[in-house]
Formats: sequence, structure tokens, C-alpha cells
Amino acid sequence: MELKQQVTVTLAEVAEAAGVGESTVSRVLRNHGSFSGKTRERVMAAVERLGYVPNRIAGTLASTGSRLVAFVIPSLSNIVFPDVLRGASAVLEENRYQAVFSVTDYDPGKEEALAAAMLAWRPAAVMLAGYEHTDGTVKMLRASGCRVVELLDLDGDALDIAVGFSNRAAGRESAAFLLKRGYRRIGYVGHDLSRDTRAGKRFSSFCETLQAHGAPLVAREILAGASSVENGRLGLERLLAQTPDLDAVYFSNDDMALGGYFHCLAEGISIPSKLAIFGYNGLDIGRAMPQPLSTIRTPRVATGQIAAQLVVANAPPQAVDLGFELIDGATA
Amino acid sequence: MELKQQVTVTLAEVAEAAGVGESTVSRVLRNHGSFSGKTRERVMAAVERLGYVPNRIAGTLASTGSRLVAFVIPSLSNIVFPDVLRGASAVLEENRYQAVFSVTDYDPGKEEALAAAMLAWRPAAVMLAGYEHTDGTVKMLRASGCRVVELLDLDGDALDIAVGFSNRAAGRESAAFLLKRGYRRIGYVGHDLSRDTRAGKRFSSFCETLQAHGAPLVAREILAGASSVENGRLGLERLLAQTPDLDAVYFSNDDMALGGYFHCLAEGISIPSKLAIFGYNGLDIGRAMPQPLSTIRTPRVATGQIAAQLVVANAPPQAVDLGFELIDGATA
DNA sequence: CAGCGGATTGGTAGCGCTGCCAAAAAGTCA
DNA sequence: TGACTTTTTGGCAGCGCTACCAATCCGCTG
Repeated sequence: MELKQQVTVTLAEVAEAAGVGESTVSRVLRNHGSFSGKTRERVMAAVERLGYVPNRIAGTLASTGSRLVAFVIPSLSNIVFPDVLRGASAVLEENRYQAVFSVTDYDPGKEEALAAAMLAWRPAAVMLAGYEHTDGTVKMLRASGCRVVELLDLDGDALDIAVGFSNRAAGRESAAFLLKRGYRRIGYVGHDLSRDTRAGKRFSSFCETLQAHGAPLVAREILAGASSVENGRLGLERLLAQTPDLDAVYFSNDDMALGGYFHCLAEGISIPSKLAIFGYNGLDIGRAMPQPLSTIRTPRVATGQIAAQLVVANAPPQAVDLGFELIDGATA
Repeated sequence: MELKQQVTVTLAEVAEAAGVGESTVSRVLRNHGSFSGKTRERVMAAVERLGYVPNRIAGTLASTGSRLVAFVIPSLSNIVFPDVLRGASAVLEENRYQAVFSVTDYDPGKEEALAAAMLAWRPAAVMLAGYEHTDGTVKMLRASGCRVVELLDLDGDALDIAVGFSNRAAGRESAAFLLKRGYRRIGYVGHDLSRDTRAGKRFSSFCETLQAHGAPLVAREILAGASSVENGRLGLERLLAQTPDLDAVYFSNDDMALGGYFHCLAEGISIPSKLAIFGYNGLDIGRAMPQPLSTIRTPRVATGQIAAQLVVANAPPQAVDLGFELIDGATA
């Protein structure tokens, strides 16, 4: 292999080869404005012959408004965000938009820096997780003039568009469900809540609901770092060591809950008679477990889809509540 | 708070405000070329005051070479690709590169179309999964002059850079491991192999190795659609219904294997004494299972990191073998 | 056949920034 | 101090494309 030749064919060359003007080529390629069928053929033949690939950088600069959509997401380890991206990218690709992303690791400072970097690409929209942003981020987004979509949260005030569901309601319904099932000595196993503010909202509403029904949270175990199956297992082990007589445990999400489930399997703790387990997210894996996981299924892919559709349609500011579904599984 | 729908500030305006020339502002902002400390301060003050955000579209067009890196990946559901993206995006962000992506759904035709769309952004590099591309894709990539990185496969000829490991070797070692453990009646449960060519390579090498050792594959169950825990469970159920006396099953990946594990749990099939289970990928979840999953751990995040590093460093064409690790768990 | 309106087409300013080059300013040295 | 360097700086031509406008063409009318 050797150095490649930078043989960039330009629109001007296509125009020359086709014997037409540049603007005609541009019109044909974008299928915009009018041109004859004959012209179209000549242009397409030249494009084919020269192997022309339009330069979207130049195109975007010359036209108003880009077809880039920027995602500034907390993580790619948590399946939630790939799911959102998946939903969004399908819609964006259909509409010839291009997705750009960067990962904040749940760090608001990094979010601000990355949002600034994104804005430099003059995207049509910026999509972020939730409502908690630094003042700098908010100011910057407001000043940018591009659409802003806040995802997966509805507990707060949207800057522009918001798509998701209420995490507080999710926490509340989870607690109500466990209470209705008769559990009274309830514990919690979670991951770092200071960074994952949505998990924090679920937890605080969960606690408030328990409290309001006279069965306040008995114990909690918060693990540093991200959620994972291993942390869930470890968390439940620690929680039970500290408070053995719990009858139910709420986990910050399904990964953590699955870890708890594994711990019970390994220790011979029978579910749900000895201990009930409740998760959050409604991952597919929960359905395949020997005992389907009791959890709340969230519309992750749909969140991405709807968000993308609203951006493509340049919809007015709004908050779209996609809701969630409580899965009455076999673990609680 | 001023909610001015401000017209975008340009570099020229910053220059004017700072009382310097445009090129001076450009130099200061990119910290490239020489300028005095005093000038630097004046420029930065003006940038701050006006809330200037550089326009990377214009910058990229004017300069040679972009800082975009395009990912054309088969899926976001399979955790493999988010993992690769995660490794890559960390490195890219550090180096002020921007990641762009689109999803092919394992469809070579879609890959070609999306690769073409990506090329229109004139990226510094295009990253793709594996070696199997349409002639059109290959031709286009060759002609583009941008770097091409093929990921997660080494069984074939690289276009430019390749980073990953040998799937054939992985299949071979998996088979050798099971044979060494004494299993002889071995089955396979997999997902759609025609699309996921890397899984196909593992499977064919697995079979060849069994054959070479006089213990050819006894049965197989291939499920349509993507890999999932549910499909793994269903697949094993079907496989055993058809061939009950297997002593080991190789799964196309850990998700599928976990499904198989769940099936055994639900049916009271003891692992590994009655049936051994072997996966592929080495997901964290496998470590947290009551019986750690026997599998092969692949360097997914590292693949992304190394790939990104090579692109950033503009390294010469090469194939980097990151290898994999056989995890001697408790299920085989 | 001139006159018209709509369909096509080409010319050409920019879009906002970088790269190159020459000019201006600031140092250096004998 | 004058000649010569080195550091800073500004001007401006593009990068490849789109948007706008004017020119041309065509088919019909009256």
C-alpha cells in the first residue's frame, strides 16, 4: 500500500463534464428546483463516470441550516443511551440527517465542554439527557439558536423540546406496587446518584411514597461508579449483611436487579417469598429470566424516534410524555 | 437575561471588536502560529464578550483534512458496538475529533449507502465492522482517499488499517477447550449468520475443529433475527427438544448463552454436569452469574481505542491483533 | 408573427474560515 | 546607529457549494 491520491472531484468538474452549469448540477443532485429529464440523465451520467461524491461540508456552509443532529449523552455503557440513539438514528437516516455524538460520563462540566464543541458544527439540534445542565450549558444552548431536545426526563422545565417520561412517577409507582403487594421492610440498592440525576429522582420519589404510606425505607446501599450486574450483586450482598430481614429491594435499574437476582440464586434466597426484587428499565433480558423480572419498562427507542421526528419536522417547543409500563413479573 | 435571537457571531466580528485582523484571531483560537500575549488577551476578551463559537463547518472547508471520524456500524443493540464506540470516542474527544455514526442493521447494501453518505462529510477516517463489504463500498472507500479502519476481524485482507482479533481463532479455541474438557456431543445455538459474518466465521472454525478431532457437531439451531437472551433461551429449548443427549452447547455469543443458562435453570438442567454452556464476548454479566460463564473475552473497548489512536496519529496501514482471552468459567 | 408566461438554465456573489505572503514591528549585533 | 533577523500581524484568495437573479428557451395565444 502506498500514499493515496487525493482525487477529489468537485461539482464544477461534474458540470463541465456534463456540459451544464454548476447550479444545474446542484439542482439535479438535490432534486430541487426544475430541470429537464434529459439534463438529469446527462448529469447523473457524469456523476457516475467521475465518481463524484458531494461535499456536505461545503453544502452546509453555503446553505442555511445543517442536517447534523448532535447527541451529548452521559454514557454508552448504560444500554439506555444506545437504545435512544438507535431509535433516533433510524429516523434521522431516513431523512438524510446525520447523527454526531459525544459522551460526558455523567460529568456536567464535560457536558458543557462537549456541548460547546458540538455547537461548533452548527447542528440542527442538540439532544441531551435530562434537565440538569450547568448555567453555562444552558446559556450557550439558548444563544445558539439551534433546537434543543432534552431526553428521558419530564420532571423540570424544558428549554425547548422534551421527550420522555416522569422518573418521579416511575419511582412512585414502583413504591406503590411493592406496598400494594404487602411488602413493608423495603431496601434500596443503587449506583452513584449524584451523577445520574434521573435515578436520583426515582429514588427520592420512591422514598417519599413509602414514607407517605407509613413504611419508610429500611436500608439502602449505594455503590460508587456506574450501574452493573456485578454492582447489583455486591450491593444486595452488603445490604442483606447489614439488614437481613428485608422483604423487598428496589434497584436503581435492571442491571443492578439482575445482579441481585443472581445473588439470591447463589445464596438460595427464594424469590419472591423470602425477598422480592424490583428493577427499572424493562430490558429484554428480564423477560427471559426463569422468573420474569418485575420492573418498569421505559420507552427508550421510542424516545429517540419521537425526538428525531420532532426535530426533522421542526416542531414547536413541547414536552412529550411517552409514559412507561409497569411489568408485573414474578420477582415481586 | 438577554434572550436575544442573536445572529451568529463570526470571526470577522471578533476581529473587529478586538481591533486585530481576522487571521490573528484565527491563530490565537487555534493556538497555532505566533502572536503576542497582549494580543491573545484582547482576542480572548472579545470572544468572551461576544459569545463567539467558532464555525467548524467553515473551518473544515477552508483547511485541508477534517477532524470527523465516521462509524458505519451494524447495530447498536449488540453491546459490542457501543463498546467500540465508547473506547474510540474517549480517544477522539481528547484529540478534538468528532465522531459521526450510522447503523446498517447488518445490511451490506445499507452499508454502502451509508458509507457514501458519510464520505460526503469528508471524514478523516471511516470505521467499519469487519471485512465483508460490497464491491461498491470497497471501490468508494478506496477512491475517497480517507483512512479506512476495519474493526473486530482479522480473517481477511485489510483495505488499510484493521484492528481486532481473529474470529476463526476464537471459534477454534472454543472448540478445543470443550474437546479438552471431554465433551463429545456438542451442539450450537446461534443467530442469523448470513448477516453477522464474524459469528459465521467463529461457527465454521468451531465446526472444523470439532470435525478434525473426530467429534463433529451433533446439532444446531439457528434463529432468525438478532442475538438476544430470549432467542438463546428459545434456541436451547428447541435444540434439546430435537437432540436431548447433548453434553455441551456453543452459543453465538454471551447474550444467547445467558438465555441458555436461564433455560437450564428453569428446567432444572444442571450445569455443567448435565450440559455445558460456552459463550462468546466475555460480557461483565457473565462474571456475576452464580456460575461464571465460560466464554471468550474480546477486547471491544480496546479495539475502539486503538483504532482511534491509529487514526489520530495517521499511522501507516497495518493490522493490529489485540487477541482475546478464554475465560475458564464454571459452565463448561 | 409578435407577445407572454412558465419552465430551464447559467452566472456569480457569498457562507466563515484558513493558508500563504508580504508588510510592519521588535530585537540583535557590530 | 544602521543593517539584518526574527516575531507579529493583516490582507485576501480561495475551500466547494447553494441561493438568488437574470437570461434563455419553449409552446401557445390572439
